[in-house]
Amino acid sequence: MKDSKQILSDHKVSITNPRILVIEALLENNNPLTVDELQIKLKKKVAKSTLYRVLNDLKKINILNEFTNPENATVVELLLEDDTHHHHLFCSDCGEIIDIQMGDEFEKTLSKEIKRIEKKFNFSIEDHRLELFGKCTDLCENCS
Amino acid sequence: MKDSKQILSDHKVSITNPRILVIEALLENNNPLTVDELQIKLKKKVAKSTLYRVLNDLKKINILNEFTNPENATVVELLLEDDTHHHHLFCSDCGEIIDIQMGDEFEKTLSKEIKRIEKKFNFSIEDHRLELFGKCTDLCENCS
DNA sequence: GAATAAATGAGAATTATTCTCATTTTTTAT
DNA sequence: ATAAAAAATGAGAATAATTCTCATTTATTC
Repeated sequence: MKDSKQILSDHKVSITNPRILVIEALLENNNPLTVDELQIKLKKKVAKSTLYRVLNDLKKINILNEFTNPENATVVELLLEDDTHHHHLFCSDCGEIIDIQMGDEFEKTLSKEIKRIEKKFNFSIEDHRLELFGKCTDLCENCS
Repeated sequence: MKDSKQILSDHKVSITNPRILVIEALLENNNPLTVDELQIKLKKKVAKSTLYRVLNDLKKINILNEFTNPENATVVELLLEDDTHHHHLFCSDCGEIIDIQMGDEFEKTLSKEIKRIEKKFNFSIEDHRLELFGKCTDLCENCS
């Protein structure tokens, strides 16, 4: 597992316990977590106000990706240099969020379309996000 | 423009002034609105609690699409039967949100990928969402 | 290791959303 | 068209998520 202290020092920010704990909690999970889930994992170890502040700190140094799940709850995941471009799959039964990678053909077709959209709307497009919604048909840990 | 009363009666819900006003405000704009923007448009005409309640009512009859902008503010748009499948383009300068349609080739390639993902993760995927982020290079009404 | 700068914890403040309930509006049945 | 019943509304209270404040603690610098 990556070293949380190294990550912080690489980004030239102070190495503090709350920051280490938050990063480690996020590294432990391979998939994104809601702020709630993160809060529970860190229960009693990091104050609520500190958790939010640390999340904002990580956003500032661009190693945190923040988005919302279909219920509009905030979800976060670490995004480190060597992480590859990916998208998200949401289960409406258990709430699980899974990182997915789309094939090259898809990303290539998307790039073409993005160029067309840029011209059409006179936009400069910098980023994109694809979300897939469904139900996991396995009996996952959370599904009853 | 579509008739808000007709829309309500088609969905077998009471025809009330607040509902008419909310639907008309959404119909007036071709693009999605944040709840804030909607509140301002309806200022003094619909109580805040009623606005939220009406939005939930419209969600229940499946004619309202709700999502969040990059700042995690709630955004809504009417989704009527004859509206076509589309995605969203966000401007980080002025906050504008634009409905976009992707070409057939893109949606076809995406369908193929979705089938692959369904098998790989044993999921049944019911819906998807694509969001593009960038800056409008035109001088739009909102951009300075 | 001392001085300085930065971060933390606890709770108050703020914001977005939902809830409560007395009143008003809409629908239903005549 | 009207009365009774059902549903929706408005105002503000309640709740939940997030940010802010500030005295104390922890990290960094020299």
